[in-house]
Amino acid sequence: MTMRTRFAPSPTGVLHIGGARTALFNWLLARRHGGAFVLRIEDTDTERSTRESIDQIIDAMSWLGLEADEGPFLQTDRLDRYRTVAHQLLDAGLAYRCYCSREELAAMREEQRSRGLKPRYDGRWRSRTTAVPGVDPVVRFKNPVAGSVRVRDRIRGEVVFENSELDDLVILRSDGIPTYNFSVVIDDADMGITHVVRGDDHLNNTPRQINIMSALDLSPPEYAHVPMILGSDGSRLSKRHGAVNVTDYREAGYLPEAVLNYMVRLGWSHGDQEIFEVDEMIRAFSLEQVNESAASFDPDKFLWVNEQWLRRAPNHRLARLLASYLEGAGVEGVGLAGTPPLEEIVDVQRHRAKTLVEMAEKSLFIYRAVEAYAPKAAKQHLRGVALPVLKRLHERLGELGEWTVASTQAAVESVAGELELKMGKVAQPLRVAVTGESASPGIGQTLALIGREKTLRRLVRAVEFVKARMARAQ
RNA sequence: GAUCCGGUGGGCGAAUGGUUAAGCCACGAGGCUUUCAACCUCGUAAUUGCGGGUUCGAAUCCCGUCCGGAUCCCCA
Repeated sequence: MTMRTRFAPSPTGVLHIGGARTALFNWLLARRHGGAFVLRIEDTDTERSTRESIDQIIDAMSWLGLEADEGPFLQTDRLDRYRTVAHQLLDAGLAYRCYCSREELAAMREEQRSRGLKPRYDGRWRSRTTAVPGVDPVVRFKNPVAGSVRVRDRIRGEVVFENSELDDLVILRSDGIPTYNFSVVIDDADMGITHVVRGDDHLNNTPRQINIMSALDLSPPEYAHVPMILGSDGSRLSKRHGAVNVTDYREAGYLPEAVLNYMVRLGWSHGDQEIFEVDEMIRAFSLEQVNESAASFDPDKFLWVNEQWLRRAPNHRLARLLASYLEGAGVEGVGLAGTPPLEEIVDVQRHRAKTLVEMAEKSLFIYRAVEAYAPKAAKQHLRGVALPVLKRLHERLGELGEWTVASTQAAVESVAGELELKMGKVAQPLRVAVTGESASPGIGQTLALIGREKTLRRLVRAVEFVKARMARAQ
């Protein structure tokens, strides 16, 4: 039997790191075993589900490259099917109508809780058949009252639940919409899902689902409950912990392969390997190696992983991406005449940034005239002693034949030699003059990227700046 | 509260019951250097939550305990 896995998010928000990892594990398994990966949208919570969320989830998955082989299927398109099955159960005496009001149920729970018991429906409509006029009943599943349910989990091993701990859960709401535990069973069966891989917050639901399956004469799929992802403080990962949505990372300049790489290592490992190509993940991934304990999300390591992938990405691809991040930062005319080819920028910046956003920020000096020198940098390097240096640099660079990394670098070195100064005393004032900052790529690279005209113009301006400053000091 | 799951340096995590508990991130020091990075070298950091038991030998098996999380809804 070919493996069929699924990802079944509820469209009540955007794709979260935890959900994306679940999707990844499922996708990996299907790829590994030549099976199919199904996307199913669990939108039976009509109050909170939105079309916008569905679109965002699909968009994020597609960015990550987690394309579904089948779907997306929407549960709200299958309502008739759930009702049909619910009626089969009703007819077979395996489910019943319950006319309790919400207030009545709340009171029941309150009473049980006050007695230190686990709040459960007490089955008061289990054997009653008289309808209550004017009340739309819910349909409840008749859960077995005795015995136990064994969940065979590929990650946790065998977990046993006593039926006496379970109650008769609602499978169809009074408006005829099924609840999660019911629709999930029918869909997994109808869609031929062989492996259910999901967060371990679902482990406690599994015995209920298995009981429904038994009533329907279905055999359960393989289960694998993956550990949750926690924030740095040990609580469940949430917005409080900063960016947690997949799209946040796209915006922050992460590469999709880095996101996949970081996610796959959260709860799973393969010896001491840290970096995985997608193909390597597919070959190496197995449920048996998935950890049982929850993992904390570590933004620092994620950043490092992205840096690793920035190094591996082909130049032309990074160039194309960098262009859009530069435009996002408000730069106009990216890649046009008068600006260096993007691939040259990528060449010098790819080892100097951990994200594309950072790469764009560090490249702004190429496009923008220096509006204001960084105060500390100016104070330290644009001083009176720098005046002759800057003037000489302007002369020497101005008479340069060709303007390249090597020629500009050599010119700067020759000025240093001529003035009997260390490179630091020459390159730093120059760097601040042309970039406004005390840090930039190698001085030759910096000048080559800026270009002759802009360099000379900025040098003139720096000379003026130093003069004005000296005048003020007197 | 009940039930279920988990617990190895600050984080991710490795380790058939068998040396001195891998590796990576972060952190610190040094090197390289025109700056910032990158890179190279070295280093700090763990009575494997705690207590007991089994065993020649326990991170690993058993019991207890503590802590954390999940579920208990006409949410998923």
